[in-house]
Amino acid sequence: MLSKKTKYGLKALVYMTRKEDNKPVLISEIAESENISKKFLEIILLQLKNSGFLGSKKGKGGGYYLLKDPEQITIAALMRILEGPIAPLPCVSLHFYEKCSDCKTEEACSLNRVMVELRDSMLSVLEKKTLADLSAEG
Amino acid sequence: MLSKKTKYGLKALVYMTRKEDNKPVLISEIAESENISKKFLEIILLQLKNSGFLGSKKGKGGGYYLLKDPEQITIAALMRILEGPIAPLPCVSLHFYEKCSDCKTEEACSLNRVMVELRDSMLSVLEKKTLADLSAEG
DNA sequence: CATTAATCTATCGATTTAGTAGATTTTAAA
DNA sequence: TTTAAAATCTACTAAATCGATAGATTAATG
Repeated sequence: MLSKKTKYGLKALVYMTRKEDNKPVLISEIAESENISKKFLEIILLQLKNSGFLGSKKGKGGGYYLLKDPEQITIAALMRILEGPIAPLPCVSLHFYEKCSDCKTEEACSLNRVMVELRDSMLSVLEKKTLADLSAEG
Repeated sequence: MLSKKTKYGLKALVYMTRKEDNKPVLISEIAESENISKKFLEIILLQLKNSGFLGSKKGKGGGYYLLKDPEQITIAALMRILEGPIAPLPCVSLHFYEKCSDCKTEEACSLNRVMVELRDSMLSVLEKKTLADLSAEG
């Protein structure tokens, strides 16, 4: 299950993408429209800014705006920022690899092969779909 | 990411499956062999028993044993017991469906369609693979 | 009856999650 | 140059979850 943080982050980005021009959007406007706690959304958008997806402007007329083309932003990339690893186990993660302490070797691990398969099937969707796909009318 | 509970549970079941006969296996034997905290494993196996996957026998010669054919036990079924929902959002879950409070309708939810696709791609692996697949030598 | 091994009860510390409160800084506009 | 708007920063908090531990109880075997 995705955390609310990820869910809210994705929804906020879709909201911003659907705005015709690329002018700064108010946190409070997104929060109200998408039923998200404003303070929680602050944290989320700040994180997306620090990861290079969003820019911001303070003061009157300020807000957050997309820095990249929505078609260039995959759901996978966003999930790695907001949710962390996509892989079901650390030992099959491409971006957050860690050895499992309870396994002698990865070849000997009974779960490894199936989890690689699961990871790849998830990535086949998440690396293909972009913010532009989410924002397209259904 | 799967919890350690799920990981340990799956590994324990693989261990039991690989035992030639279907005699009761000691918790402590599994715990030692798989590097799992014995007390934590107790909780996990008890849960698998209460869900109908395992039987148990107390006293000398006791332990846990499989109640079903490993080929009949899908990873998906085990994950639903140990981990909970497989779906990335409650509103796309087949077994644990819940309406999202922040969405007016599911059709209007920008995430719904992609998350259905993600769920189905995960299930295509998890419903196909069984305990027998995990237990087969690699 | 003694031993073995599952089962039950009761915690526990650490971390994560989701959210709140309030002060500060930056910027645009009056 | 002041004022108001809006992001940013600091600092909490309550609740849930995770992983693990300690010890008592019950059931089965020999």
